[in-house]
Amino acid sequence: MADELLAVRRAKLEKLRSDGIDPFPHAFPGVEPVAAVHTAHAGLADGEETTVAHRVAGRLAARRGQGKMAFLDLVDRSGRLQLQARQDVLGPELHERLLTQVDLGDIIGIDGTALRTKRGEISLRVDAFTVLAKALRPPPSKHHGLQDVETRYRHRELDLMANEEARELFIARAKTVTAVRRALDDAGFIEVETPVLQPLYGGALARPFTTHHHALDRTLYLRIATELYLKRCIVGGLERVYELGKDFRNEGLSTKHNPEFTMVEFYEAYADYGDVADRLETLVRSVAAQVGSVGAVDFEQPWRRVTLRDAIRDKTGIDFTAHADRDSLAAAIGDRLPTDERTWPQLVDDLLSTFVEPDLQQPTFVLDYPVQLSPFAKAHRSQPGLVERWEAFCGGVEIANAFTELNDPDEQRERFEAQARLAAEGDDEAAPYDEVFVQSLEHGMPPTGGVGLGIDRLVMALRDRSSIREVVLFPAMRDA
RNA sequence: GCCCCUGUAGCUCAACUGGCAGAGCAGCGGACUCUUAAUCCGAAGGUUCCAGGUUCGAUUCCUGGCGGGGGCACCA
Repeated sequence: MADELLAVRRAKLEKLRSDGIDPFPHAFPGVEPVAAVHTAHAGLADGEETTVAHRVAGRLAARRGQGKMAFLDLVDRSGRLQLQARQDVLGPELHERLLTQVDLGDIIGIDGTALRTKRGEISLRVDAFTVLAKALRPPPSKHHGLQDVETRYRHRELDLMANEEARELFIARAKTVTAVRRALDDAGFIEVETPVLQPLYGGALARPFTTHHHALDRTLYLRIATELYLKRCIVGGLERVYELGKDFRNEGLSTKHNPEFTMVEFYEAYADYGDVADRLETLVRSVAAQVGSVGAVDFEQPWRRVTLRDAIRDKTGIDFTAHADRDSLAAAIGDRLPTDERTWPQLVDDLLSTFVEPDLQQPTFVLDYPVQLSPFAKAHRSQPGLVERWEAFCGGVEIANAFTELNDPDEQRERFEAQARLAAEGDDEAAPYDEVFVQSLEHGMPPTGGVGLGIDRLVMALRDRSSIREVVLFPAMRDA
């Protein structure tokens, strides 16, 4: 069956060749987007014809009529345009070729003349056509689109081809990236590029991907964050830097996690975590305004700010600062959560993710976290045991994380040593000791606020998608 | 790692309690000079994900495997 469909298309390919036509020519210069044809002739009356010539190109998406006049739909990146093929214009041979040798899914170029049909649709009368690429496989269903989720993820080109909303989503994603860059550029940040292949990974708590450099004969890690290199740029005096790119974490897949994902981190000298909260709020509001937001999340309203302590206390009645040791906190939690073999900071995190996070639908900053899970954040100026850190949530998902950055090299050393103890106990997400980074702090890093914003999750919020796989062009999959 | 759901024609989907595996679109042959999910006529198109099992008989029930979706666990 499939073989028959392919054989029919191959036979047409050979027929084109035997007629002296190259089914894969090298270029087709002078093409206009089809949207330009629509706008140029918006004022035409029904049935009115012009002598205005246009050259367009795209994929043949539909065909109606097989007789001496047929209508075809051409789709390009700007939209859809109806073509009117007339035997009295093309002549019998070319008309026949357009209707029989050219298949749905083929890429074709059209030289035509604008008109509005009697039924009122802006169209292009076909004066000449050029096969630009013969499609040897059939396109997805023209009016059901492509529904199969697995095929949409494994063969995104078919999703893009068949589903308008898929194209819209990835265009919106591109606009999001552009808007983020513009907002940071306009605020005086410079974009830098730091190593993806790192001798030592750091800046987050996660398992890395490991690889090997043959010439240097050494292990390298794909970065889990850009944080430490960006802080070294701050030490060097660049003062406002950002990097937007992929991070890699060797952990489980979920609707919120892809092993490679896009993050923008920005660092601002002489700012603290309150300043960068304002900056993120302004930045995301600006991005949402430029890209548009279709979901229930309202980025316009001032974002709510609540301390982690109050957020958990409001939902559970538990004040974790009043239960400063593991057993006391576990007793307060009782049977609401499993507490065996959970450490104190893990229990705090469990309370957040179970009782608080799902309700954080509108944009919210949750402030002031326990020090144990934040080895790069500066101690809180007034709350012992806490650090100046916030996470931003919307749609029940964390989208950003920020600190007043730790710039005391001696304390940073102690934090690394604490992480090393965790690693010795078997924690494979503990941060490795990075002496080069500590020494850079010993040269003096100004007080600095830093933010990491997940681009994938921001796009999920802007386009109301519940799975990260919907907003990543080619998500990680098992072998088929 | 665990739990639930799921896999049928190129695409979108049917098939009741186990009883000959079907439709629309696409494709193929034919008609058609204003269609737009074009219409009409005709003929085709299947390893029902894979391997076993139960049964006279399995798309259907059972076991295992593979893929996918969701959830739990894990998670800057």
